[in-house]
Amino acid sequence: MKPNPYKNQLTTLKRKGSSDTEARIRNAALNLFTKKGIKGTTTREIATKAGIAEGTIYKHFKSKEELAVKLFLHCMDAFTTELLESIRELTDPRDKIAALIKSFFYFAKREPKIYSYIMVVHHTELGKVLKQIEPKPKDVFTQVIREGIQKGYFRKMDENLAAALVIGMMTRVILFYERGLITTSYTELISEVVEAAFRVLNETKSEYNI
Amino acid sequence: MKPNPYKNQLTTLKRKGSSDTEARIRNAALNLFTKKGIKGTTTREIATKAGIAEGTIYKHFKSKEELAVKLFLHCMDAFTTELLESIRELTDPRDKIAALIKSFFYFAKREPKIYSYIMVVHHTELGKVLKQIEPKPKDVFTQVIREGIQKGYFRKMDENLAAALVIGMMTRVILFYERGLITTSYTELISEVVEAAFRVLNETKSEYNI
Amino acid sequence: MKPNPYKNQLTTLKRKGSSDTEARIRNAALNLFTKKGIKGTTTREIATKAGIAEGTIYKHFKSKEELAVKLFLHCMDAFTTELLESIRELTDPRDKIAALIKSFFYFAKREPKIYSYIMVVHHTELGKVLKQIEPKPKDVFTQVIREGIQKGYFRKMDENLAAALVIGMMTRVILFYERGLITTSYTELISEVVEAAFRVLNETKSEYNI
Amino acid sequence: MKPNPYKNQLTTLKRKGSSDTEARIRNAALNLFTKKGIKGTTTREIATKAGIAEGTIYKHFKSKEELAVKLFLHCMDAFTTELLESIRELTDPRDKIAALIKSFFYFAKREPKIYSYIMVVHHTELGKVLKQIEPKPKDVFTQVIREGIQKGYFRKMDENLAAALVIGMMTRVILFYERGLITTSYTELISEVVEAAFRVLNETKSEYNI
DNA sequence: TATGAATGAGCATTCATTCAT
DNA sequence: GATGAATGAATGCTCATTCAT
Repeated sequence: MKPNPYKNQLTTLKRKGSSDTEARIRNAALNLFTKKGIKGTTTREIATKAGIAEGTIYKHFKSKEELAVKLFLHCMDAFTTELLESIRELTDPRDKIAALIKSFFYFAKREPKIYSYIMVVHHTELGKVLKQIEPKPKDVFTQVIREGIQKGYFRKMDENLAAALVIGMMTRVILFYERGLITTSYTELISEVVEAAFRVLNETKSEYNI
Repeated sequence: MKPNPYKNQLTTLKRKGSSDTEARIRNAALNLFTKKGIKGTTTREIATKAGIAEGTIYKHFKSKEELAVKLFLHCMDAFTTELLESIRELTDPRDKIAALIKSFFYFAKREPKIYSYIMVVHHTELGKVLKQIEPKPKDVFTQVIREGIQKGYFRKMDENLAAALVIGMMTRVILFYERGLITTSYTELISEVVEAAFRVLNETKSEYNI
Repeated sequence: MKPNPYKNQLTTLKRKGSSDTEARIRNAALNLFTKKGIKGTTTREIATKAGIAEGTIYKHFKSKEELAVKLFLHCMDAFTTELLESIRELTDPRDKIAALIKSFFYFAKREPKIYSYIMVVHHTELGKVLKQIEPKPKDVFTQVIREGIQKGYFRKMDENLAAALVIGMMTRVILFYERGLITTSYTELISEVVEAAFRVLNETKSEYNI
Repeated sequence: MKPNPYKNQLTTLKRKGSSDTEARIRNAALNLFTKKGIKGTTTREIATKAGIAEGTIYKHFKSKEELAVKLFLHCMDAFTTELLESIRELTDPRDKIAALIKSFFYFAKREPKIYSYIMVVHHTELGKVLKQIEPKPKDVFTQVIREGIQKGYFRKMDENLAAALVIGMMTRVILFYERGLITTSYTELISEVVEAAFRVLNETKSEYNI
């Protein structure tokens, strides 16, 4: 077994008690799945990239699909946890929304593979496991928006619709940024999206200063 | 060969001069690709669904990939054309934006498979052909937004960023709607998104009445 | 595809309407299954021996197991049919028993692979399909023995037990013969087993002359 | 390591000096081999059933095949020994035959796994080791029959043929009995087979009373 | 002696593609 | 153009075996 090149990279994916090998498999899979899709990635490739034997994958995961699913749950959990963490000490829903957006962008920047994998799975038949996950990032946004509406900070509207609007803006902006369609700096981008979010949510435009 | 069940359904996909068989293949492929992904669909399934022999596919397309690509180009073309058509007789950029959004939603509703296929391909390695397409839906939005900024109707901002915001809102709302996460009526949804778009684009909130 | 070396050998296994290829697969499988067992035979070996590509097997059989099962049903059918044929024009149960024994031995000699495959499957988990087959060789013997008892030619005893005794003698003698443990001529062997069978079945020893 | 569930069951398989672990492996293997065949049983299953680690098997046996072979030799030895023991104090070949048949049936009843494993191996490529074993059950029968012929108790015939006839009857009757095709009591069955054997062997029918 | 993670050759099966008819 | 049997490389997965602890 070659030295693990991921050893210091992605501790997020390494559960306590799980072996080094399992983390290597996860990371290799994550890299390949985001690059070539789940169906487009072979177990052989995963093993090679992880520096292990093909059979070893099956000592840790029942099947390629289980690997993909567990990886997805892991990624979702990491993402959701980070979002929740970002608003833990905040009370004002407006502060929370701003924090969530920043956190969302930061996560996409810091863990591009994880973020990317989550986006990819959404458009896959694996997407069905989504329904079993609770809470998901979407729920965090929905909850905060509902709270903001109740407290009178945001205008009255369907909170799921509102969440869709905000999440849509973020994901699309990040996608455009990644594809080089937007040259604005990442920091500036975040400000713009926060501004846009408040324009969409507030009773009147931008009454809340970021 | 069984009677073509798509004969009267999807003329959008039937080019002049192309045979009935080719249209059957396209439609079968479209249905399966959106349901199971491109990699997840076998040529055998396509042939069965199209009511033809497996080998016949290769009389019309060089490979499964070519089929997927041509189908994608077709879908993109149909989408872009419809968007362009919706603003052909309009002059005010604000009218155009409103029309584009409506058109976007209507297309997604009327041609869910085509719309869905376009969304799916984005998150696929096939997504690379995107760059060769000109113009794409995104370009239509960008162009109109640029025009609106130049004419002073929209606030100054990067037009690609603005397009990302608007497109993101639309696609995410449609996704939520399709997954049953939003129960608002489709018509109401369109109004909401138009309203949100103007909130994001206008100098001040909703000064433009839909 | 190489010329089929079995073309003129085993028409028993070639069903009308089934392709030459299918017969080649059947024959290759039969040879290998009897030699190395079902589990011990790989699809690659079957394909090689049949002079076809590995994938071709799956155009004719859903799986290796289906191949093994269908082959077994075929073999059983051929065997049973031949036994039934041998007594078609006979009426005296004693003649029938003698004819069945001869036919049993002749079949084992003329179609050693088929005979062998049937014997092998009996001691396999595939043996469960045995119960679904009707009638099997055993049933032919049981039926004739029952008839002989009813008509007073054979002594009163459980007909299944009697069939077990007769069949056991035949199969074991053939096994010993094949392994070179018995040097007696095949013809002589048949006489001996017929004699033995009547000793077992008759009221008194050998009252019936063969 | 879990408590050995076989500890008090099958001392036959536990050689002096061999560890408890080895006995556990033997017994687990015996159970699985008879149920699923040798090829059909994995070392992992054996280890699990034996309550040990997979690697431990290789501390006691060089390979799965060696395990199967040694197990077979063991089983054959146990069987042959028991047969020989049953005739140790007898002198009349007719008594010996009767005793052997009873012993054969009793063994099959008392040690069904061992008996079954011996039968299974016969139809396996492992069957080649049979030739190296001396003496085997068959030899015991052959020897006694030869003796009986020489002493004038049995009619003149090839002693191997005669052994095949007797052994065939026994094995087939046991097989039918195990599969529920014969409902006669086991004791009655033995009597019947002894009777049949003497009919086959004696100069004239049943002159020897059991 | 016992462990169990790791191995990697080998397996049954799939599937995009070809081609003689 | 259309067929569909045949192809064979590639895939996900298995499993007997090894070895550091």
